[in-house]
Amino acid sequence: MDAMLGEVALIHWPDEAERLERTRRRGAPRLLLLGPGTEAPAVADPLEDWMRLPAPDDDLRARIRTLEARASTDVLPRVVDGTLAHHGTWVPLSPLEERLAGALTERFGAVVGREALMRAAWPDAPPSRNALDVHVLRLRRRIENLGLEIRTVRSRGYVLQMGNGQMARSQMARSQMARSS
Amino acid sequence: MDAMLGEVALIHWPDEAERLERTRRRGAPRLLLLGPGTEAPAVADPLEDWMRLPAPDDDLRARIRTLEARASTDVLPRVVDGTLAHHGTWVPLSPLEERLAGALTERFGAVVGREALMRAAWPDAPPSRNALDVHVLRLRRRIENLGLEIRTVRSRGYVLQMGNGQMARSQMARSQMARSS
DNA sequence: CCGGGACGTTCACGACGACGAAACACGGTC
DNA sequence: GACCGTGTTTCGTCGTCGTGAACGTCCCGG
Repeated sequence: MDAMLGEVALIHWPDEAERLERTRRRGAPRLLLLGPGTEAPAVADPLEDWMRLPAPDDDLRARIRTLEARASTDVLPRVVDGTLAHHGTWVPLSPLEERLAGALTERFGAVVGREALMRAAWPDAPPSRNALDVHVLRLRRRIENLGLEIRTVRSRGYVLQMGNGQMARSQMARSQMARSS
Repeated sequence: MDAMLGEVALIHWPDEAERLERTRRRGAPRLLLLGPGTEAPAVADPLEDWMRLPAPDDDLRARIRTLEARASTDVLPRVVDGTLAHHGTWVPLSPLEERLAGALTERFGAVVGREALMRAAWPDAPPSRNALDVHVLRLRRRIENLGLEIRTVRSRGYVLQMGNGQMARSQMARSQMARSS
């Protein structure tokens, strides 16, 4: 299924509007193909591009290659079946860690408040304050082999992001968008 | 002067190769304009795009707007959720630093008066005069890793701007003259 | 030309709170 | 019984923020 994530979807616009929506939600790269007379869309997402038809084959391939390149350095970590998968490998998660990691991956690159993490980890009956710290610590140690890290924002929360040196530009843009929303 | 940072550079390719290099180094958004018969470049940077000439004016404008939108969430520093984000990375801020940085980023590149900063940092009950200086110092040290700097305008206030590593050439020359005199 | 004052920079310190980390205890499972 | 998942206690470390003081620099009046 990961093969699909890196594959560029070619979408006729505006005919396939619904398919575009689904592709966006999946976070997959996509190239919009515009018929003559169609207005060019303005979207900031680095994984989306457009091209007016007819166009030279080479140009089309160049845009597809660019989107593929962005997507390949830009795979988001995902929580699947008690595991955290990222960059072609994965680590097992305990049930509680799964809830924590889920809350963090949903807002990848953005600050997730302590209370939000508390609610995610313990929907009812939150334990002592320190329990969260301990589980964040254990989660940290698990995911560092995936090239991920959890950074602290003191008195606010935590941020899940790429480890040192492997941050992709498009991710930064997206996480900043997420943070502002 | 700093208005240039968010502005999309229009670069004829491959005629203006050198200018392209400079623009890339600055991290500024750029749109390559290809003459007919030129091969389309494949670059993953979300702040770079290309277009084959001749092209409809609307299409050109659409691509420029997209680059501007990406640049605005990427090139200008922003205070979000207890962090200062800039150029793809970020640093945590203490609550007080967040208020200071907020006042400075709102007027990025312009002088912000001491009183304005005082009011931003301490809405009620301003502490000793020196407190502001100390916090500006600490903020300076934090943001230098982001390629940002706070410059002093004596008896007026402070200016938040790009650091020396990523300035336009004209700006660098100017600040070096100021320092050596 | 010199002295003094205003202003800015930097360091060191103290108090407090948030966070990190180790160690331990307990229950459930294979 | 060994192991894992989870929560708690305890203690150390580090961030935060105000203050005082030393030092440097600029400018102004004598």
